[in-house]
Amino acid sequence: MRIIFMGTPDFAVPCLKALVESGEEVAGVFTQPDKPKGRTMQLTPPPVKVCAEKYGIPVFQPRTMKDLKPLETINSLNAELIIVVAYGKILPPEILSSVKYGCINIHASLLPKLRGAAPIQWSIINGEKVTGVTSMQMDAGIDTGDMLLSKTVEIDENINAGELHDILSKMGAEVLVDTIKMLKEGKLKPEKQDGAHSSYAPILSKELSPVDFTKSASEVHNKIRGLNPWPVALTSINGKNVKIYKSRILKEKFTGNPGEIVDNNKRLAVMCGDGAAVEILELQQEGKKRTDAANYLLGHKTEIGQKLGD
RNA sequence: CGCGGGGUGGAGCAGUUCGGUAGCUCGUCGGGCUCAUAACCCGAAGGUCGUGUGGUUCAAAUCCCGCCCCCGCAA
Repeated sequence: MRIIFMGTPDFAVPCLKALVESGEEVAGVFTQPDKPKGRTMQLTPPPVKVCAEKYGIPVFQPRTMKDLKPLETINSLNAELIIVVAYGKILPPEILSSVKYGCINIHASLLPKLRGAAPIQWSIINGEKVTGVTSMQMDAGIDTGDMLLSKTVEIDENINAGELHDILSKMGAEVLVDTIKMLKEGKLKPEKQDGAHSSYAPILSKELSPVDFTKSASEVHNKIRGLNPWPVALTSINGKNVKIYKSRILKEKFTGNPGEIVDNNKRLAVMCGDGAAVEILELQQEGKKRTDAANYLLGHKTEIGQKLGD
């Protein structure tokens, strides 16, 4: 089948690969324009572009989909289906209906839960036990289209967003291949989403980073792993900003107020709001390298009862 | 020229303001204690203090200049 692929970040790459390697004809790839990245602000192509070029597929990077140009490009590519995976732009109705089979989207949640830009991270932050990947027939709303296929996975209590991302990314490719197969066989049974059970997973920002230790230990822990690898949970020790990369919930009992250090003997434990403590396993002080807590404690003086985040 | 922190024995840090015998917590090695130990005690090794055969000085980890590398913020 002749297909146009739209996607941008790492998450979409396995899907593009799967399309090519399952023998579909990818006529063109739409992806976001190159953007400056990192400390040096170097112009970097999105991962999907890099992958597409490796296969020799024509790449298009329109700044907007709202004018006529992208539609003309799509028409000229003469495709039957558009696959959209984490493209990062809203498609106008003219594009949604521009090809025979319309647009099919791969979304990293079990719809109608967690519609939006950051479903993986929010599934962890919200403390969900399961999540998955869903394919759907796109309509004008954000992730509101009829569901086609889905696949489920359990969320380990210590997995972080980056790790879950990799799992769902591969799973997305599987769901995509299956969906296309069933489309060809005419076996797809679109299912309406139950809007009453929907939730929204907005794009993350650094404003989410500060950790609130008055929340429960599991909320704190979920936030820490949900925000890793970006934007990373943040607190402060001795007036220095400290990122928290990894943590775990301790079952032992400690006494102390929320935010206070309750153990600094070879490990760093902090009291949370529900009387349980969280151990900080991996952290990074501003200007310093990322390190494990035991190492950090060797060179930084801390005291039991000292408060974090002030 | 976006702002800022940092490069000190194997690890994480102090010392740099007010130049003058390199320190702390760990690790390593040896010994001791102990039923035993990642616990405790005693002892030891290990550093041209990122780099420039740079400048100032009687004397530089410390002050000045160049270069390399790491990191935080912003974007």
